[in-house]
Amino acid sequence: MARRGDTIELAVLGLLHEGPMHGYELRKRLNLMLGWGRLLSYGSLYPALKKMLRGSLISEVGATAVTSRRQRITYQLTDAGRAEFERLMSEVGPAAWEDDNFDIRFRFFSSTDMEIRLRVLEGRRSRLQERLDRVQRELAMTQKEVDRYAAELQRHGVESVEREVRWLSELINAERGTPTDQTGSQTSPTRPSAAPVTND
Amino acid sequence: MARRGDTIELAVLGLLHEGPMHGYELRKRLNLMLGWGRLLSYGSLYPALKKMLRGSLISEVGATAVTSRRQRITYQLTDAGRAEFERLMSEVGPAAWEDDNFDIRFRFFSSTDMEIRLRVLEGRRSRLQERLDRVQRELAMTQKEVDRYAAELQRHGVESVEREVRWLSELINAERGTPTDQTGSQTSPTRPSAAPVTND
DNA sequence: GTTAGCATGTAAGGAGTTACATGATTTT
DNA sequence: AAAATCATGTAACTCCTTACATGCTAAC
Repeated sequence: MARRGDTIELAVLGLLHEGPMHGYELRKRLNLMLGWGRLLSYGSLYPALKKMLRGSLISEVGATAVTSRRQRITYQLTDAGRAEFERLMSEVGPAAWEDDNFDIRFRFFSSTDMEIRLRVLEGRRSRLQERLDRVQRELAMTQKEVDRYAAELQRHGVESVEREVRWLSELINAERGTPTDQTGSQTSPTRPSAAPVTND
Repeated sequence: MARRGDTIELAVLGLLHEGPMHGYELRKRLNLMLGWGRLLSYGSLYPALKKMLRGSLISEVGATAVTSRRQRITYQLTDAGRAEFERLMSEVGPAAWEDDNFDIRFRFFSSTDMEIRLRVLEGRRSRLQERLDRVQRELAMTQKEVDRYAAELQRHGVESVEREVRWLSELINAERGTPTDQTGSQTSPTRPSAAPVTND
């Protein structure tokens, strides 16, 4: 289910797409970006960079501006790397909306068309909805004596996913230019959150 | 230490603590339980069960009641397994409140004392608060031209974590028997949160 | 009688972590 | 001068996934 590999690769491609950077800096940005959990270790970043170098997706920047005296290797995208980034960002399918990958795609949404963005957003939303349905269905069968904490965990989990579905709906509406709210999820009449996020 | 392996082990121990079960059933329950992401594969469950068998934490149940004609292996906890489960559940420390492990501990909270529960709940809360602070701090430094989608992702992430902090605060208050009351959730700028929580 | 779901496993391999190593530069 | 943090890497290992392989039983 869902290649989780290449998570780092896409993220690196995306960050370098915004400008050259060296490994250490890359790691910091990566951790801030997908750091809502564990930190990325050097043990995975540097080998990944080497692999991308070998694959000619990135190249070392010749020390043009000597802004720092520190021995560090600055990387930049090659044409092949830029092409690969664009290819990956145009992908529409499970790979784009599975848990790990979705956040990264989203982070670089500015680099895609609205059409792609909508497909990915909607894909993710139905994925979450399916998940909700599955749990509800299975819950109906398994039901009997439910542990108090188990029930609370379940409740909180469902609530979180429902929240994300609402968030996605707001983003979808924003992309479409429709005034927020629709899609059968209310709870709050006015929500300042979901941002304008109108297209470029 | 900070092993994040044994995630399956604790979950299996916990489920078998509630009653004997066979592998297939175990997998279904596990997926419902921590299935808010990817599904556990047979390729990890069965080897894990074998390992636990070798370690004498579990044993095969002799076919006493022939309720089903199906060839299936029902497992149950041994005394050592029960002891190990209790030991793990009594652990207070990072291992107990890291992302993956927390949910599982929580799911089996009924098997522990209130004292332990409070320590774990508070530990998790300060962990999340730290995370929030770190992001806020780093955000203050990195700030400049922020991509629209990057900003929205950031915002949503912060909001989700803040939500979980509030949830934890409510649970802590409930444990203490106090009527619900916020401890310091909301958009506090910098708050190391209570929770002394000493440990390795 | 054939499909769908139950039930158990193994082998190969990917992705990332931990722990180990090293050294430069900036701050206190 | 010491401590902190910047900066880059490697080797061993763990956990888990994918894909493969097998066979039973219930339902249609």
